[in-house]
Amino acid sequence: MASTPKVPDIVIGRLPLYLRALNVLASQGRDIVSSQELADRLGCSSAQIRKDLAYFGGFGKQGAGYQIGYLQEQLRRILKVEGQWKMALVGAGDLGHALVHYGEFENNGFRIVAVFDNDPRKIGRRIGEFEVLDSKLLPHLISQKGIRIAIIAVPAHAAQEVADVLVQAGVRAILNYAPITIQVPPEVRVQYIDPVVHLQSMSYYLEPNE
Amino acid sequence: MASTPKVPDIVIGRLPLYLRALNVLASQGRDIVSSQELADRLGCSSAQIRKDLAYFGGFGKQGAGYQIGYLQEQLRRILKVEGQWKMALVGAGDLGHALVHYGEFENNGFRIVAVFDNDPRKIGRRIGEFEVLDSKLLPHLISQKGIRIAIIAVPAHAAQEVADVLVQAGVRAILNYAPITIQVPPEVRVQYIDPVVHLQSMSYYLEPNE
DNA sequence: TAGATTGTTAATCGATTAACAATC
DNA sequence: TAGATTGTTAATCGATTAACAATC
Repeated sequence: MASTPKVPDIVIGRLPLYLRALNVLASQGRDIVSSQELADRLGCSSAQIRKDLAYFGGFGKQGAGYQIGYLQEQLRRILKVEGQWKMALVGAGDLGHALVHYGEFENNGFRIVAVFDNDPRKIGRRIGEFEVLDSKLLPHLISQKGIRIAIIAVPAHAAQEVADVLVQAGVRAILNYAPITIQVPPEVRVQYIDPVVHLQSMSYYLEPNE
Repeated sequence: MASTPKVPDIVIGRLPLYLRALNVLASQGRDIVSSQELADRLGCSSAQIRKDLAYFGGFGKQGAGYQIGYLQEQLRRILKVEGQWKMALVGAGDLGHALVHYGEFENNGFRIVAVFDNDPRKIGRRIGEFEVLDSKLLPHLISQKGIRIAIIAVPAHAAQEVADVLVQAGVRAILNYAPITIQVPPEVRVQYIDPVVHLQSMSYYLEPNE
């Protein structure tokens, strides 16, 4: 409560990248890292890393660098991923399957706890450890389980309606895989994953083939 | 060649979002849109949209707005997605499956044309219309087919090695789903998709549960 | 101590916004 | 014409970088 007056969104967005790089270093058995080495790996400047971290306190030692384990702990605390956030997954298609089986959520603060779809052919089928539930159950289950995060993996035309129901049920953070901008109230965070958007922002730089 | 001296990366990164919004409007049968309406849908300012587009010319009509079909064409031309870029997919796991079946590539300038894996249990199996090929064939096929874009969908520990081979074979744009920053020469573009990074930059803003 | 690297300030750089003349 | 919205400039805002004193 003491410090942390108002950290820019763009800084928050980089902390997970720092944490990810630290995880890699830790898995290699490394103990200490300098802002310069971290910067080289991430392709940013060392000053940026030091300044970003300084919003939250002094985590390093002059002349030495940062204790990797300690900085991991601190970043996990700051990002609130020491525990596991329960997530609802909406959409049981190919992408939904891949997300249920995705192994990176577990050790990084998140866990899918329910899977929904509105397609009668999918409802009742199993995906991994889950039975696909009817979307109609969504509002009840989300509020009952106190779920605050949801992943939207439905077609574009259904995404806004799903988002509305999620928000109404109490969800406050949405990871949206549908290729469409959704409208939500200001207290709800949305992040987008759209491979086409990423690809198109690279094709600009490519020379036409042949 | 005449104009377009040096457009900031951040502007290029927004053009696909504009195009995506226009596609939605077009599918609703709309003909004309103002920068203000587009801005409302995207959650940005109208001035930003007008200024971004102005890097490439004047596409609108004062007093009227933008002809949607025309602006779509222009953005597709600018982003070089009028045709279809051939892509190699490396990694035939759950994510690879989802990507092969992903329907949004086709109409937006991209097409997977080959799928690779180095796991003997996966090589030779079919995914959709593709037979999974041995990664050893990667360099040969990429240069033979003139592939410039690749998607990395392998575990983190294998991503850097795959990237090295891809770059060596002539790939100039990489969409990386592995949760790790990869090192590539400056002439190669990389975009990252890591759901954990997106989720962690939202959990920061959530109040601890209960 | 000498060497190295942090934390932090000030300067630079770049992006966004406000505003309005141009003009459809 | 009157009304509306673009294209564009200038002003504001914010983020990044450079640099160095503090200090481990």
